[in-house]
Amino acid sequence: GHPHPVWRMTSRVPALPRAVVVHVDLDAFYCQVEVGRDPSLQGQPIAVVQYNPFGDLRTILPSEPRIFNDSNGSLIAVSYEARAFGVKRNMRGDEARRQCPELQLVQVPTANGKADLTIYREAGAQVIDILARGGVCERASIDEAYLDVTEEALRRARRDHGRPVLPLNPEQCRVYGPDGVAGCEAWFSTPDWAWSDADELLAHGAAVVAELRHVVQTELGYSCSAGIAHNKLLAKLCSGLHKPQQQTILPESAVQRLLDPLMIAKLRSLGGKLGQQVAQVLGIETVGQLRAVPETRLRTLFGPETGPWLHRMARGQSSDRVQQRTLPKSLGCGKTFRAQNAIRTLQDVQYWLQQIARELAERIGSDRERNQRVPQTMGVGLSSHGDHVSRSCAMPGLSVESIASAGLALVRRWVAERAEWTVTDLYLSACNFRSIAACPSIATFFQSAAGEGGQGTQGLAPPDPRPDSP
DNA sequence: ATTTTGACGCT
DNA sequence: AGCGTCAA
Repeated sequence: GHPHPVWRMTSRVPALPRAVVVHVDLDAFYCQVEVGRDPSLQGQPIAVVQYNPFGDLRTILPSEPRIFNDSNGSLIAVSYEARAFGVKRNMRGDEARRQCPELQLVQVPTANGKADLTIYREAGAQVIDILARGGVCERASIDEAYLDVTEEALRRARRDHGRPVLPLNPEQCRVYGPDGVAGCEAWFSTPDWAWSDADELLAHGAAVVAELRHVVQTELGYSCSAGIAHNKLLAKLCSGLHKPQQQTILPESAVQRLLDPLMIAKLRSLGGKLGQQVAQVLGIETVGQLRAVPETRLRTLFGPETGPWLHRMARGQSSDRVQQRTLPKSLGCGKTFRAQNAIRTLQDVQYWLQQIARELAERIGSDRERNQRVPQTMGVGLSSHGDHVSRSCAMPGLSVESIASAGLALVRRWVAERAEWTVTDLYLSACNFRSIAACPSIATFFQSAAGEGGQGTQGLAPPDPRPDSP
């Protein structure tokens, strides 16, 4: 665990040095993955569609031609070239083609009668492996991660007793400065005496991020955007300020100016019902207006946890730590059966559970080899008449058959409780992982424990080779 | 015909 | 354990 400095327990608590927290977001990631697999798509307006023109039944391998320009499926990723034509995520193929006749539509691979996102997951894992070289790394989704690069930033601040140096690719680096957003050159030419400790740390962190993004670009060919700030809330907010292929620094002095005009729903976790409720109950729209509401009133209206939490959010404060976790906590796969295709018989449930279990078993198997872990719990989920239901059980084994039959048993349990049912979503998942890493010798254990001075001090050197396949 | 994932909080 | 919310 984390060594707790004794002074944390005393009454005199020095201010912790501000952290440098980064949110990295790949640009139109699925599109970039497809361009990497078919370089002839480079520079063209493209989109990735998730609808199989053959009714999702025929397998479409990653390696076979997957451009179906007559597809009317839903767009799940749109390249920046296509966005320039007004093509948007969630558009249908026909509407997108009206906006951009040259649009190239790439179909997601399919297997077992369903979409198979494996190529994107594996590409995302490659990116995470590079980002984790820079510090504490938390996988936030298939194409996003949080980093805590405080340690490396501190090391550089000590090393260059001098001052932050202009990052790599300064034209891809912005700063939210006193006059709004600007390029980073002026900010980095701040005179030595004028840097605050906090800004200096952000500047060194920004150099780390610029280097990491450069490595991702040269080793994998993917561009990404990033936000650099003092916590996850703000880093996430400013990673999206300038896309694609740009990183944005948010100094503390600019936090209020960024937040005040912002719509409440733009803050992470306030994009849904709670955010709506907050805006409606208070009769406000912006974060600045929220900041003006007394904490006592927020506490009265939204409770002893949520009230103070909103009060802090409105000030750009968040204590949510960056977790050290590069792997997902659960593996799941499922399929939607819309109106006409809804499942009405146990026979069909059994068939589709087998299909889905094939993919899940495959993914559990490769995860076990790569990450030396196995799930201890599985679950089945389904939707019926708009209601979502889930049941779970101990992992019965890792084979397709054991997963499928355990899933069927869980569904039978649910079916037995009702006279009529219709399944419109079917989902299998595995979670609660246990490590199966070979137990290291005592000598090896002490050796590696001694090397762990702290998190995020590895610099940008490649990590030790993975304990890969045997 | 907005799918297919994932994380997390509440109870 | 199961449900609901939020997000990309």
